[in-house]
Amino acid sequence: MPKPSISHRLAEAAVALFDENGYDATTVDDIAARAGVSRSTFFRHYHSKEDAIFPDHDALLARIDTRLRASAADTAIVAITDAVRLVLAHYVDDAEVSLRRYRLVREVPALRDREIASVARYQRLFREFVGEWLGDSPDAGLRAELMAASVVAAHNQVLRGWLRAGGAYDPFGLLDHALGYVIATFRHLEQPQEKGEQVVVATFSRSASPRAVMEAIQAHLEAR
Amino acid sequence: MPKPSISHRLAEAAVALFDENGYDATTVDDIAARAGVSRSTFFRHYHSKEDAIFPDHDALLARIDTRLRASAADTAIVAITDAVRLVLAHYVDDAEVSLRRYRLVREVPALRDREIASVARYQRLFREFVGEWLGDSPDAGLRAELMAASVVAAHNQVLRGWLRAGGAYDPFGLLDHALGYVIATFRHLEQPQEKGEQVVVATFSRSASPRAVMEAIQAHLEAR
DNA sequence: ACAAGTACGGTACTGAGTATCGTACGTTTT
DNA sequence: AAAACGTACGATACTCAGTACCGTACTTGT
Repeated sequence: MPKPSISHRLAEAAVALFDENGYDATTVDDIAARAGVSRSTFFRHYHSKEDAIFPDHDALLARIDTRLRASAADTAIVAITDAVRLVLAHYVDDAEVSLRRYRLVREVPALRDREIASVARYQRLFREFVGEWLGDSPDAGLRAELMAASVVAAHNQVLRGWLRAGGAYDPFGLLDHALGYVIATFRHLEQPQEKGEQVVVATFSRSASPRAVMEAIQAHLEAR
Repeated sequence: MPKPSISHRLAEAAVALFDENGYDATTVDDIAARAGVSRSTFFRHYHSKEDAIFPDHDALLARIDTRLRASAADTAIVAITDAVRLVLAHYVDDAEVSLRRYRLVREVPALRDREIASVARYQRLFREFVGEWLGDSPDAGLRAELMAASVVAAHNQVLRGWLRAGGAYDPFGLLDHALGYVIATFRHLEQPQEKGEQVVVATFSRSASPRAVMEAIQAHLEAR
């Protein structure tokens, strides 16, 4: 039988022990002992105790980066919504691991912060990509920030729901639906207005005050 | 003279030492020694070494919470954009401290992650507030997530620019501009569509200035 | 066979964070 | 005024994450 790699054995031992005794009560020595290696070896494979639970974020980040650079999408917002599917796919592919990790992350503050920091790196990658795409158009930095944040937020919302439900369904339909919101919101902000007469269709609730209507329109005009 | 509190002396000593020797090279003993107290006392006032730089996030979070609950805004998105001004104001009020902290946070990964986690708590507060506001309307969870993320993203973008510029200008105008994007984007998503909605179709020549457009629309609205 | 690189074990150290003592000081109670 | 009490600080000892370094086996190329 092909004996599993030490990294994999360490990660497995870590998750098992965290499940059994809790995160804080588990020492690195315990993990190394269960994996049958020394403490030194643990730190050679993972830079910290937390790392043993987030083994492949860096690899995924790199994959997303190459996916973005190779993207043939015609708008930046579509490119990053396309890329964020990789993230969800990564969780869904290892559903069991994701769910176990989710239960852990939910109750250990240190791990929660770590997870949030990881997500922030994805968001930063998206932001920089959109920023380069938009160049020095007006409000490029702001729009890049908003697009990246919205895409990540949509993804997180779908992912959290899926995790809370125990991974009981296929979340990609919901992700598409959520990203539909985002794309519809940002696509028209992204590209320079085309030549020719424009038609603007705006709908407001019947009870909207004139002032509210004016503010909404003005914001759009100034953002143009 | 009113001698400063120990907490304040500790925070001051921490920032000073971090500036002089760097974060990692500064031990808690050093901080306590400079503040003229014992190591025990340091940990009695701050739960961790990082905490000495983020002294008042919890207090600000509480203030924002009460501000939200007391909000008289007529839409959720306006309420949270209103609340996020408090965050920016908090940074601007202590500009010197904010700038020094920014330089530190930028180069110490541990502090950066901590900062990101703090921001995530604001975002969570906003998300929960909007979620309650929207109730169980369709896609309430998704829209709450998107609104909160966008408001926080707009704030972060403005704040980062201001910090990078060394706090050289008044950022509230930029914040209003950025939040204008967000409000315009989400206000129409917020309230359930009513029956008998109205459709307005307006066409303008390509060369029409925003001001001319605004005047024409305003005349129509006021005549309604 | 020999050299070199690689992966692991072992040891020792620093420093953050926790637990638990005792003690000094101010406040309340009688 | 004296005793009881709560609070804040200092001191000590401990656990454990993370780093540095050294020695050793085992593999790979020549």
